[in-house]
Amino acid sequence: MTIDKTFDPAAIEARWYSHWENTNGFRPERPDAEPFTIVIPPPNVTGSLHIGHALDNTLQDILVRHARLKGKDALWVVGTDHAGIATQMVVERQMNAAGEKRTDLTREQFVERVWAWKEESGGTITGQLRRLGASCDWANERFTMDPGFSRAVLKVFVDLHAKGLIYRDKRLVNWDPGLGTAISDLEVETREVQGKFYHLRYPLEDGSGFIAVATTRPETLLADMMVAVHPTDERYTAMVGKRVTLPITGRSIAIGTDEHADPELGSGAVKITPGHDFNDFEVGRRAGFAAGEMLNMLDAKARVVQVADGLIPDAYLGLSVKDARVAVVAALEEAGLLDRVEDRTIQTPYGDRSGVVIEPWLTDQWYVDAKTLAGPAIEAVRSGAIKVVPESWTKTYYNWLDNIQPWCVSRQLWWGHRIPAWFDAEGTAFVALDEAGARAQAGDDRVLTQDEDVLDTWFSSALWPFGTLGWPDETAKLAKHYPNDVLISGFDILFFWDARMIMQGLEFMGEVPFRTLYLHGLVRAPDGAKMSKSKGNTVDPLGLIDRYGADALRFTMAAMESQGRDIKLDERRVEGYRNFATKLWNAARFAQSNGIGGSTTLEPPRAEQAVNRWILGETAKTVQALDLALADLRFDEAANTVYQFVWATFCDWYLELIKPALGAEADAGAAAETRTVAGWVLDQILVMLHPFMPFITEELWHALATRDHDLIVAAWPMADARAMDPAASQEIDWTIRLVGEIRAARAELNVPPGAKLVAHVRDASEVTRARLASQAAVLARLARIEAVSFEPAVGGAAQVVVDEATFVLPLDGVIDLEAERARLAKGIAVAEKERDALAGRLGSAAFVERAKPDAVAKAREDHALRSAEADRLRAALARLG
RNA sequence: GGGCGGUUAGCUCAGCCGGUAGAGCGCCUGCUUUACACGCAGGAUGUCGGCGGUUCGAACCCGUCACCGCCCACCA
Repeated sequence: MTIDKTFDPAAIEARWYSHWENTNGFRPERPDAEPFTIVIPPPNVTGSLHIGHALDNTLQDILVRHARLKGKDALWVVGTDHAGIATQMVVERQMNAAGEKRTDLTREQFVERVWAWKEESGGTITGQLRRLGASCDWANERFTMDPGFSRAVLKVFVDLHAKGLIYRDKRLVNWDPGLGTAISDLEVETREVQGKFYHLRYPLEDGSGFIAVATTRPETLLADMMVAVHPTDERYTAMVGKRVTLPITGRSIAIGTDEHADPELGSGAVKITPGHDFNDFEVGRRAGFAAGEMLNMLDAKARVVQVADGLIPDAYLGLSVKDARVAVVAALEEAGLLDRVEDRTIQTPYGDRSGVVIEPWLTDQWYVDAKTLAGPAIEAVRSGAIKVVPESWTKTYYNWLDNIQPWCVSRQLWWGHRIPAWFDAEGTAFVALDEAGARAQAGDDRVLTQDEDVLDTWFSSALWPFGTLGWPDETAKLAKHYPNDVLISGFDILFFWDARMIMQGLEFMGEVPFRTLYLHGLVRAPDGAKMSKSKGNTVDPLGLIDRYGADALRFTMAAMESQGRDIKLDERRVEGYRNFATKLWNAARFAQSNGIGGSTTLEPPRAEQAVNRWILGETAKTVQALDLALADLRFDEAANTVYQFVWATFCDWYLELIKPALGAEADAGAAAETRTVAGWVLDQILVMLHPFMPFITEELWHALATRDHDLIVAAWPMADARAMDPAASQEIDWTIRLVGEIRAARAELNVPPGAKLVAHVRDASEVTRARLASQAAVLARLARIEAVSFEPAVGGAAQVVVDEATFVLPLDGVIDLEAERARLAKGIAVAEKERDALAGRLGSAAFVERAKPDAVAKAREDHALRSAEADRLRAALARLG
């Protein structure tokens, strides 16, 4: 098949992807091979591919394809996450747009609606992953709410409950009034907002005056239950035990002591609202209030409701927090109880999904005893059972786990795993896999109703590394592929997901979920700003694929992924790697038009020609470097290594160096050898490049030869040190340097590009003479040296020095002698500067005595070389007169 | 208040175990050359954030300061 003149990525991508998928290319049968396993961070079913996915999945695909090429039983588990809140929001939003509300439906109807939506558009992101080239095991695609996975989720809940690691508790939670559900600490983001610091006066009941308190939330006084001062604060000693009459409600509350009150802050006295502030909750508990007694003045939508003692005036009922604040402040001011108001920036909690202010709210929820689960998770990283890359994240990991709080896992939503707990009329909970189990626990036929709540999405996704492999059944797949090898994720979900997988994996499998945790950064806009839809600075990966091809996008992601850094994505970079793909395409076209096809051997072919022996050695070096980089998860280094080899070594030099050998008048034996070697090297390039650029490489693999297998399952090249040939390397290295020197001289002296020159060589060793003979055709072609003479030259000439020899290129009449003098002077200056620097170092006794012997020897050697070079250049300059 | 990362060419970034500072893009000059102008050849460009220390030798190790970014944290 003749390779087209132009490379059109779109024309080949879809074709190869479906070919691979249809021929089981992603998961060939390799029952006896060493396993290699990665699980995808399951994208939300609601999602579409954004640039962060492109990065994350490109890195995973590189590792999986590399492992597959190395002959491993490579498994990339794929699936999607039901994403409770996000998905429910999407469907609700659609309903709202159609003039409907979720609450118009029964729970069952709504959930049915979500499933229908999932069937219809849940495939968007998986289709987009295919466009990226992700070689996932689609035949076993999972979903966090599919029956098997759900079974795992319920079992984990029930087992943790049986072990006392899940319990029900009434305490303050982060309540999202926008979504009407509790959320976990992690789902709260603190923002700084401009607010006010109100200084209030609470009248003492005995009429002896006031106590001043300061607050950013005056409206909560409607549910105040005490005023606290620090036990050692002498200003208030006399007041402790007195009571104050709260403004507005007239509630009588006590002045008590608590360590929480900071004498330095405000007046030193603080109002305590146990039902609406996390600190105050603790103070209230210490003061002897049971959770059930704490006054609650807000409903689920954060509107004021009557409290238990009924003391809130009707005028306040139904107000939003914001309106209540205005009303309370106005009432206080009118009563002369507002001392003063200061401007102040306040740390305010917002829901990360809803964007509304979070209220601490007193409810019954299910909690996971995260503290207990955290111990082994900390140990797993500390002991090295899990290697975190880059390592600097371990500190953040420890810090979070060391201070971990109980994890609230119940959500007041309809979409998700319904909590397997049944309550009787008294509120006693029976936790079991199903109602029958709960009933068995209850032991009689009393009425049981299942908990209305569902589980936090992250509770289920934490089970992904083993739940997707068949757990709780002890399947062969589970035994083979757990622990996974690597988990790749953005650092933004280190706590949400990675740490919880480690906790649950250790608890239920008794073994870490993965050996290596690789955390990558965020993809940012070219100016370093965070990409967001609201800023309108997002880059659509599919648009980039349309414009430059998936291969170019993937290569960009790999080349820019250096550990521990965010990526500033500039589209020009993608363009550059599209150019690289085109370069490869054209190299293959050149090969094809010169009778170079695919190779028939895995082993490097035997070669006599120096240029061929050299490129075989360079190939082996590249394989080594690439393997090393991939083993270290240095994606940038891996990408750059292949890039340099393909473009600079193979295209710029090797293909140019072999052109003479492929010509009509060339020796037939040498030509045949060169075709064989070139074909073999090109094959290795395609294999090495395949993890990064799967589409173009598969296309060229088949275009260059008839193959009995696809590239996706070809054999990774072996880094064979025997391929290294020092003599050949030196000869080609010499050739490259000589050509480079002559080209530079010609260009700087404005010698017409087509002009053919004779090289008069001085001081040439036997080796150089032999090389000049064997490389004559190359020099003629690449440096336009039509003949070599060992006679002295006459007239004006350009001169270049390579090793021991000086090459004099007569340019009588053409040359600008001044320009050549300047050029030589520059070369002399460079050589002498380095020579003198080395001489200085060698002249220091301290260096010679204390530096490593290797370093001293190297300095001596370099000094001799530089010194000789400077002398030769000076001699050349002298000859010019 | 803690913790982490960053500061290297005009831009974006590499630089491993301390031994003569690199790449891509951009810029300048030239070029129908057995593939490729999405290309070829050549070229210019650095107080490695500041200061101090360790060392024969520091972009790299240590200390410190400055600025930028991120994460965590209950100061009402």
